[in-house]
Amino acid sequence: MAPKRVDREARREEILSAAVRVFARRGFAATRIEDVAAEAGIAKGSVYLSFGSRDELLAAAFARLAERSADVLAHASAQGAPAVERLASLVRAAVAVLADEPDLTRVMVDLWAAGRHGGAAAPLDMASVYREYRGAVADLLRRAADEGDLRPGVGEPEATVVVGAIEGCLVQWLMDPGVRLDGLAGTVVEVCLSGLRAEGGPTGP
Amino acid sequence: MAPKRVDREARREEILSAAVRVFARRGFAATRIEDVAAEAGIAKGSVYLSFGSRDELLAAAFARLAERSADVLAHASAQGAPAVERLASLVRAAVAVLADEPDLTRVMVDLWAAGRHGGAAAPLDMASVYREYRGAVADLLRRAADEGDLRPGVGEPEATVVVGAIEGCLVQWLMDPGVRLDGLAGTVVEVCLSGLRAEGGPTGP
DNA sequence: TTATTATGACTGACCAGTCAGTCATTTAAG
DNA sequence: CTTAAATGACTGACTGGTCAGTCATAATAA
Repeated sequence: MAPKRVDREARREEILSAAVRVFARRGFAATRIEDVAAEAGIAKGSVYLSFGSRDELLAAAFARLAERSADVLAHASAQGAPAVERLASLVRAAVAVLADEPDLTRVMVDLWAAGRHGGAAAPLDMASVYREYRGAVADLLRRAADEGDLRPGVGEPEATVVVGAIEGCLVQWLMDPGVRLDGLAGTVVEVCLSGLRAEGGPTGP
Repeated sequence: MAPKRVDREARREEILSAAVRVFARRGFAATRIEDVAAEAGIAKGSVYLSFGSRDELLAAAFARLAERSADVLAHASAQGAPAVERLASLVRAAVAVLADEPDLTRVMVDLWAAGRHGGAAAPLDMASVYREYRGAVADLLRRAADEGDLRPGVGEPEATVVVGAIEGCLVQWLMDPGVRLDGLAGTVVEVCLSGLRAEGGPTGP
């Protein structure tokens, strides 16, 4: 009845995206393995051919997030443009990732929960992801200050606020989908970067 | 064996704060009614004398949060000072609440999860809490613009970013307690408000 | 080409552990 | 003694994970 298997890796991918879809809908806590199996159109037992446990499914979702995040960061460290501009596109890229993968984004809240207390397994190392983000942003802020585009003295705290502005908009979108996430990227750039402009510099875009 | 208890309301409060403490430690999903009872120093069954269900405990935690939130908002609408200043103290007060009740703050992530999909019960109306916050901030932004302290045209999107900056810093603190939450209030004010200063106005403190 | 065997992806009934919620009984205040 | 709070053993439902068996396909033999 069931056609013989597909590529092992492809099947893993199918199950993972089914899982992400269901997690986004029902939340991780309320999602049974059977729900994931149903979404993927396979039997419950088959899920265990690709994933060792329910928690491993969430860990895989985290891995996917970390991957996207690494892409954004890697792209941002490409040289060439002034640091302020690279910073602006980093922010826009980060928001674009969220907007492009709404389901994965909706799972974020479960990822945060697992980051704080790791279910049965070891907690996800969410802290590192944010530390890297902050590090990259802080680095660009400092460079931009060196280049005279931002005021001197900017550093970690300002980076935390910039990263925070993105995550915080995400939270509000999660609670109220009426919030337009994509359009907010520009506002974040505008508010945060013009707030850090070098003294006497332009205050508007 | 057990001293007879009279004050129903005080007992409810004891249980709730015990619950918040355990939720903060283990997370809501991993917390059993028995854990809450143990933390409160009573028997499992006694919890049900004050709360109808496990979900009601989380709902009560949400109510407490909403209460704190309402306090902050109420205090912010007190007249007298220029809108920019009231805005700054609103931000500081919001952060202060988070810093003053770390356990309740740590439960936030479970509250967000319950806000999106309501477990067994109806989802918590988290959206309204944020809408009110945004509304209050947007209002103060507009007033401040009218008073000439901020540039004209500020509104909802900017309010979302300001509220987001706070929530986002909170997220980072949750994932990495090394982030100093209290000190960040000032940075949020500084970055966001100076970013919205009227053209030609001062850019630094 | 056709028959036979080997493979392993797939299935779903099953089990064992967990836990929310109940309630008969106990304790003690008034 | 009466009444209400407090208890914790108990129940019933639920679900993560297992595994013996199925069967489509691939491999090999004839």
